[in-house]
Amino acid sequence: MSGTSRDLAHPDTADLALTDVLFALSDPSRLAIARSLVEGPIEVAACQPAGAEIPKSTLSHHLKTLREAGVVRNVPHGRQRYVSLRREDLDERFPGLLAAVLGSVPQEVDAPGNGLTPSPPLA
Amino acid sequence: MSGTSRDLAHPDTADLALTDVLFALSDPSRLAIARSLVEGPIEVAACQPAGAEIPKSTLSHHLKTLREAGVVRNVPHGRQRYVSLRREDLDERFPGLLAAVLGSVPQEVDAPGNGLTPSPPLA
DNA sequence: CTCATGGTTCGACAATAGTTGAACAGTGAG
DNA sequence: CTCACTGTTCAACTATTGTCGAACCATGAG
Repeated sequence: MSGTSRDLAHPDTADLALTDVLFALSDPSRLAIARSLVEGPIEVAACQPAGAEIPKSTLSHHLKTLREAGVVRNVPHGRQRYVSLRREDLDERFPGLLAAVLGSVPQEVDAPGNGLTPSPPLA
Repeated sequence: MSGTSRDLAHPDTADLALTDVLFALSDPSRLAIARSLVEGPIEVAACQPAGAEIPKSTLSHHLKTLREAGVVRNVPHGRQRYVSLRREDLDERFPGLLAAVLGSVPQEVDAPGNGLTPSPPLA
């Protein structure tokens, strides 16, 4: 409808809704994607969970949910696309939320030598 | 035995799952309930959103979701029940999460001239 | 150009979640 | 005890989400 723009729609920072963000992150697959983005932008294909490959359409759907909630940004990059965390926007709108969500240790996985999390919860 | 066997089940602090907590709080009604609990425990009937009364069963359902996610505690108190935030448990398991979620301004509720004033009213 | 690649969108289906009235249960008051 | 009150549970229905194959669309390579 609106030309051949490859640019997907992203909500403005001021329009981010807390419930949408929480919902987007409430799915294990999507939370895992968000966590994998902490280290920097990656291609869509790299968002695949290690070991278990999910169909392209399913992955794209999760990315859409994250994008429409304002959690990630999805920009064209040559033939591929780069997915990145909207960290600054989220920090501005919901201070501390991202740190709390991404900083906590993944559920039951107490893998030793996990250098991903900056702050150790649980005493 | 002591007669009072109407205690509802609450997940142990160590068993709290981040995705469950996020999901429980991703619903506007439930988020509102959580917010109203910041000031202290209240009865179930007091969890009703101001203005719009929802059926008892619906309210109870939301409280169940919050309780099973470990967000709130629901204890008998005479003929009624007290609902309270499991603030300490959540802070222990997911540091900063509650502050970030409850401290943020309720969904940009179309306030003209409202210029994002992130104020964490924690007491 | 033609072709292969990386991802989104579409459409159908399954699974989960929300809503609600009615039934049920514990408690305090009279 | 009996009744009114508070809130949970049950059952049925609706609505939203998740999943996934297939079609489609840009782009870069040859």
